[in-house]
Formats: sequence, C-alpha cells, structure tokens
Amino acid sequence: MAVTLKDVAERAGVSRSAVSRTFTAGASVSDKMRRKVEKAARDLGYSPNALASSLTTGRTKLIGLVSDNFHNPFFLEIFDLFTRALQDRGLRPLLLNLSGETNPKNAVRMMQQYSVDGVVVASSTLPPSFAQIFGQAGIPVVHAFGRRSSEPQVHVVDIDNIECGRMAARTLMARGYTHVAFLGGPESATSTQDRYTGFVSEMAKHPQITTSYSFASDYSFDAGHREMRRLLAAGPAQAYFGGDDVISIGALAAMQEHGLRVPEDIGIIGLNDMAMARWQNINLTTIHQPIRDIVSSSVDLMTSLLTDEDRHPESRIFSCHVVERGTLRPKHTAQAF
Amino acid sequence: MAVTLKDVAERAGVSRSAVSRTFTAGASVSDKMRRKVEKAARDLGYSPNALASSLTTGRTKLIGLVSDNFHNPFFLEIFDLFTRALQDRGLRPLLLNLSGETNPKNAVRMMQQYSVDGVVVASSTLPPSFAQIFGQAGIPVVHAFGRRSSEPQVHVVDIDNIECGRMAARTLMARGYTHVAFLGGPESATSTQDRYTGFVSEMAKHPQITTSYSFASDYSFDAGHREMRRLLAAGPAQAYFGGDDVISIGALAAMQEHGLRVPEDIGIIGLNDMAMARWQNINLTTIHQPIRDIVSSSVDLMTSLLTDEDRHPESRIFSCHVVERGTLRPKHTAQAF
DNA sequence: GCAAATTATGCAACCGGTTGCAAAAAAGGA
DNA sequence: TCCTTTTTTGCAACCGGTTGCATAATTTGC
Repeated sequence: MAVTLKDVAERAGVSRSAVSRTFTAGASVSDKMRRKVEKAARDLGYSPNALASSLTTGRTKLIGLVSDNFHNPFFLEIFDLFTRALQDRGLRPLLLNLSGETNPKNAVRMMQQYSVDGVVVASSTLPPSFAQIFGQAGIPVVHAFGRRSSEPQVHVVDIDNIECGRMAARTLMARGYTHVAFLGGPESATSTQDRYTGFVSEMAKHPQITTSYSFASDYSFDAGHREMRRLLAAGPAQAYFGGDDVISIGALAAMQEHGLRVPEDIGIIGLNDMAMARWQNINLTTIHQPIRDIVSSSVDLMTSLLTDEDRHPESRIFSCHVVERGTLRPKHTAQAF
Repeated sequence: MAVTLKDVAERAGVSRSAVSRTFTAGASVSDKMRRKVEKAARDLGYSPNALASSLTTGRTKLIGLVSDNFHNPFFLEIFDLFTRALQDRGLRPLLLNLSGETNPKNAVRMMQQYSVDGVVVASSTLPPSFAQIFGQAGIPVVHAFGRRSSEPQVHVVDIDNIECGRMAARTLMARGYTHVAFLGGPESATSTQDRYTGFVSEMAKHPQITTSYSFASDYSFDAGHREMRRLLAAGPAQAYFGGDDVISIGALAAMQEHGLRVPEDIGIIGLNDMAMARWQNINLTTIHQPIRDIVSSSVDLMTSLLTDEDRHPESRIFSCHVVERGTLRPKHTAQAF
C-alpha cells in the first residue's frame, strides 16, 4: 500500500541512504542524485514516514495540546490560533481533552507513548502542578494562561492577572461607582485568585467605596447567571467585575431578566474580549487579552525549547487594556450619581 | 532518558520478546513471566512507545480530526465530544485546522506522514470531494456533518438537512405566518443547499404564502447580522429560518437594533440547538441536532472501519426536532394576525 | 512414568527510516 | 598529469518495538 523509501531507492537504482538524504535538509547529495531520486519519488507518490524517522531522530514534531476548557467559546479562538501557529511551524497538535478525568499521571503517559516533542497546556483552570508533571517527566512544556511564579518550575505565558484586577477596579472607580463588586470565576483557578488579589489591593486604597466579593462555580454562562441571580436577590452592587466574558454575559442576562437596564441601573466589566463580546446584542465592556500574542509567543517559546533543551524557566507576561463598550456607564456621567 | 523495552528486558533478565508480549493483549505469557516483567517495568517506569510499535503493527491509533469550522462556537461542542469519544476508545485525535489553506493534497500528505489510522472530517462546509480524497489515498474516512449521497463515495454521518428545511417551513406555517423567508448559510455549503431544498419543497405546497430567500456569506454572527440588516432595510418577512444558530443570533441582534420586538413583530428559527441557544438572553427557538449521537456514531463507524477495511460506504442519518423557545410566536396566537 | 500435545520462551528478521564510517568519485593544486 | 583535499555514495548498524519459527518447558492422557 504505502510506498516506502526502499521502493524509491530501487526505482531510482540508488541506495536507501541516498533517498533518505535527499529528503533530509542539509545532507550531502549531488544535484544529479537529487534529481534522480526526486523523480522516482514523484513517480511513486512517496512521502516519508514521519513516525519512522522519529525513531532515530528522536523528534516527532508532535506537540501535545492539552486543555480542560472545552465549554468556553473563548477557547475555540485559542485552539484555532494554536493549531494554526503549530501547523505553520511544521508541528502537529495532538489534542488531549482533560474535561473528564484529571489524573495527571495518565495524561503524561499518553503523551509519552506518542513521544511528543513538547506539550502546551492551554488552560486557566488547571493547577500549575499539572504542567509541572510534564516537566518532571522530561517533556518540554509551556503553560499558556498559567500562573507566573517567582520560582517558576515551568515556562509560562500569560497576562498579568493581578494588574487586570487592579485595572478593573480603577475602571469602575473612574466611572464613579460607589458600591462595586468582584464576581470571580472558580476560586480554585489561579487566574481568579490573581484577579481577586489585584482587585482587592486597588480597592484597599479607597475605603470609602463599598466592595463585595463572590465567585461563580466555573467559567461559564450558567455559573455567571446563577451567581448574579443570587446577588440580585440579596441586593446587588452598582457595578461588577466579572470573572471573564462568559461569566459576565451570564450575569448580564440575569440583570436584564431582573428588569435592570445596563448600564443605567447596573454595570459590568468582563475580561478576555472574546469575539462574542463585540456582538451587538452583548456589547460587553471588557479587558482585552492579546491572545494572538500569547499564542504566538507560546509557540515560539516551544520551538526554542525543542532545540535548547534545558532552558531556564521563563515567564512571559502580556499586558491588557480596557475596551469600552456598552455595559459600564461612561466616565463623564460619573457626577450624576 | 526514555526507558525502553530493552531496559526492562535486562532488568527482568528475560528476552525482549517476553517484554513485548506482556504488553500486547492476547499474547502467550506465563503468569510468572508476566509478574516478573511487570515488576521491572514498574520499577523503571516503562511505558511502551506507541509509534515504534506502529511500525510493525501498522496501526498508530492516531485519528486525524480535520475541520475548517473554527469560528463557530457550535463546533467547540463538537470538538469536545469528538476528542472525548476518541480518547475513550484509546484513539488519539491529531488535529488539522483547515481554516487557512484548503489544498486537499496537502492535508492528505500531512495525514499520511503521520500514518493516521483514519480521518474524521468534521465540517458542514468542506465539499464532499474533500473527504473523498482521503478515501482515494487509502485512508479510512468518515465525514461527519457531510452530505449523504445516493452514490456514496465515503462514509457519512449527518442529519437529514432536507427534512430540517421542511420542518422549519412547517413550523413557520403552523405559527400562521403569511410571509416567511429562508436566510441560509453560505450557498456553497451542502448543508445550506439541502436545507434550502427542503424549505422550498414544503413551501411549494402553499403558494398563498409569500416566501423569499437569501444567504449569509458564512456561518457566523457577523454574516447573519449583516444579511438581516440588509433585509430589514429592504422590508423584511414576518419570520425567518436562519442558516444555523449563530447566523440566527446575528439576525436576532439586527432585528432588536432595528427596534423590532421578537417574537411579536418578527420571528426566527435557527438550527443546531447549540448551548448558547438556551442562554436566557438569546432563548432561540431552533431545530435540535443530536450531536452526541452523531459524534458517537461517527466514532463507532470509524472503529469498525479500522478492523473492516473496505466496508461499503454508508450514510447514517439522524433526525432532528424543534425546540420551542422564545423567538417564534406561539401556535395559538396564529389567528391574531 | 513416559510419550504426545500444548504452552512459553528466545532468536533473529523485520517495520521505515537515519547516520557514522570508509570507500569511491570529483575537485583543486602544483 | 599526479597527488591531495573535499564531496558523494553505500554499507551496515541502529532507533524501539513485533512476530514467525524453532526449541524448551509444561501439561495432558493413558
């Protein structure tokens, strides 16, 4: 069925090594030889078996793409970018969906069995320890949307979540709100924790402003909706910092159902700036994450790791900015309250 | 670095074949031997190299998952289901994102280089010829969300798009609308064509009802929004059958911006029943696609193909049903018009 | 208890490539 | 032109497994 190197060698009347060499960049082959081999290969429709070659070269060009965020539309954008970035560099993404089980040992074994060259963990909810396990198993790993650390065990590419928390706090205050609140994602996620820390630290400077805190059970519409309903029943704040866009959209829906006008009666700012935030019927004011940069930087980092085995763990942190849309009242009306 | 079969063999003091055998199901090994080998393997942390074994067995357990729908949130649900279904059966999804280029030859070569056992094309927009090319290259292929054919070249799992078109038409008529319209997806997609065919065929039975047709440029919010704005300016119908949910949501946004109340002033029915259709601020009446069944059936079919090489091409068609939500006026108010 | 039948094990070849090494061919120098 | 240097080429071993076959060890039957 499949045509092999041997077939090409026979047809071209040369040795197998000669064929192998014409297909490996930088090998020593004369032009005459190369032409002969290429013709034979073309005639037979040969293309080298990447897996067989990996056996000797030790490189499969397979990259594990592992995530557990398969319910947040934001991550479709991320998967799109990752798969394309990897493909553009001649790497192939081997997808690992961790939604069901979360036994890291298992995940590592799967990746080992397929001798992936590296793993990119794309998740804001998997714990840092998860990425580390790959590293301990000797697999190069970069954790995109992971938490940076002063003692990094693993390469991390992320936004500055603490600064985002502060930025959200400052933004709400600049709008003149006097009772604001943090409506975070799951408390177990480092992204939630850091955004919380930043938000708290900024609000601490302004004791005259009432602040409250709560958390949605996960990064999803339903969790945001549910939590906001609870808050509305209990007596809501004037404006919220939502855990992420999808939580914020859930919260927004709850506000509207409750008969509140946004941004007149109540406001919210999200985080991510996913495509959907721009949709005219959502029009969410939010903090933009530069995912193109995060992804391309992650993949660049990964390619460096492939050549430069034990590089010192590095954190690449990108900054974010507020995107003004329609869910927070404008600055100049601040005095109206 | 990596511990190999040879290492285990040496530590256990047995031959390499013995080790190989204890790790291949159904091979002949005594209990004593198995225990000895398993201990050694455990001590060393050995796990067999799937790629090396594929060289002799001819099976990689790698399945190419190819799609070009990386901008429609509906497909995140599909990728989630596919990756899990494959994983559950011991298969690994090798993702191929065709959003950029669409050269089938290239796609085939990529899959061949990694000797995937099969390919599942998960796309409602790639042409049938695309899936066929894999088949011609000798790779088992199932096209999920592809078009069924009376002369199938390739295994297909899908819904009955023609019947869905009819169902939408019947649903709109049952609501008493007298001017209805089809707001399809991209005309080049077979899914659009079939839904159109069904819609037309049903409406043809009711010449007294005014019917019009148009198409969005792709399955996206923006395309739906843009097309609906155009229609609103030109004078809209009373109710629409949207190309899919995301197009419908775009159209819905345009309607609301135009100051129309849904479903009082204008109605729309989508297709897919993606998670978002249930969101309270969207609440889209739509036709439900049984994606869990489609996916698990696709994967089942694929696993059969792996053992039973040249099976006759088969089409598995699932039926859909209408999910009543808030974007179509209820049946009993039909007389009000 | 012994021969025959059955099951376990190891040897060696193979899967589809790559690569160090030595021999052959081509190029360069005088 | 002949010798030295450089480039090409093929041989053979190897990557990490699997598997047919022959032999060794067990089990079974009587």
